[in-house]
Amino acid sequence: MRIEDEIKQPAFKDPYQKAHINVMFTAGWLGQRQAATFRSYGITPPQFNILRILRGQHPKPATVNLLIERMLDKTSNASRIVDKLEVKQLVTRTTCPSNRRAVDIRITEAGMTLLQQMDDAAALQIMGLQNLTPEEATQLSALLDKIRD
Amino acid sequence: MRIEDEIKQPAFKDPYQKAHINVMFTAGWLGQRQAATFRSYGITPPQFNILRILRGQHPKPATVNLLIERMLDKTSNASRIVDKLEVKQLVTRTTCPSNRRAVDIRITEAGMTLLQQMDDAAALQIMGLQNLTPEEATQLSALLDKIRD
DNA sequence: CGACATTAAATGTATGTACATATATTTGCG
DNA sequence: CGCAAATATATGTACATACATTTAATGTCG
Repeated sequence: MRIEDEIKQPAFKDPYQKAHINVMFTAGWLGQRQAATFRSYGITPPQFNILRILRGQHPKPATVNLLIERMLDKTSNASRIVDKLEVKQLVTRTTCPSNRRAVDIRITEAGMTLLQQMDDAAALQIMGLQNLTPEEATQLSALLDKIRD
Repeated sequence: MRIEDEIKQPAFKDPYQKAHINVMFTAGWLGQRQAATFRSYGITPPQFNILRILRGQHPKPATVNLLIERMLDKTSNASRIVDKLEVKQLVTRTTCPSNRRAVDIRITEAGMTLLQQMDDAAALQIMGLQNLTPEEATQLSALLDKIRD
């Protein structure tokens, strides 16, 4: 749907303002669909994000610092998201033996199993972009990369 | 910068997954810059968004419903964002005379003055997209609209 | 060696997001 | 008319975001 209709704004100052609002709005739109898909599994998108990073490291542990480095939102609070995952027994936290300031975080078997179940759902929800051709998806990424140059 | 480098992920499953992550990441990137720009004025991006809608209505009032309809994030809590603006005396709230369920929300003189000061800053921060040509910005909007078809 | 800066993580506080529920008013219909 | 459904907003709760501050461990340099 045209962004003008989505937020009932008849016109924008210029194509830059329109694209800016469109990026923000579309991210929210995709994020809501993602959250809805994940809800039935009892976890939130940032929790999923961290579990996926931990699976990528498995069986090596990750520190909080490594998580922050790879998260989509670098300023968010990895500690407290790990708290939630720990309560659900999807990850473990142990003091790193070689550096007692750091904490080794590992995904549990339960966490691996949950992720595996969610892979299909995640694949489905990626289909939020199914209206694009593969070429268009590539072109979209190129434009977004260019914004952040 | 390439999204692969931003989140230190060497590759993506397909162009769809890459574009999906890129939209979310870029929105966060833009949002953080916007928040930083607005911080010195003492308001947050959603508060700015609501003030702008109220200026568009001025001197007519807006109801909470109208605000929700035009906000970028429709499920967010307009009531409580208006609370914050009311404390700062940037908006007023009065019971709507013709429908005592509804609330007339108006931007104050102080609110108008603040917005005017911020217009320049907002224009500058739109420049987050200055790396794109106007044609590319238009193309980006078209791709994003297509996602949400 | 010991004071001091640096680093890793956790915690505090304010705000926003998401959804369910509550309260008040208005509308509609038997 | 009177009462139930619908509407407009507000409130409650859980979680996430953003940033500053705190705590503990490590590194550095005189």
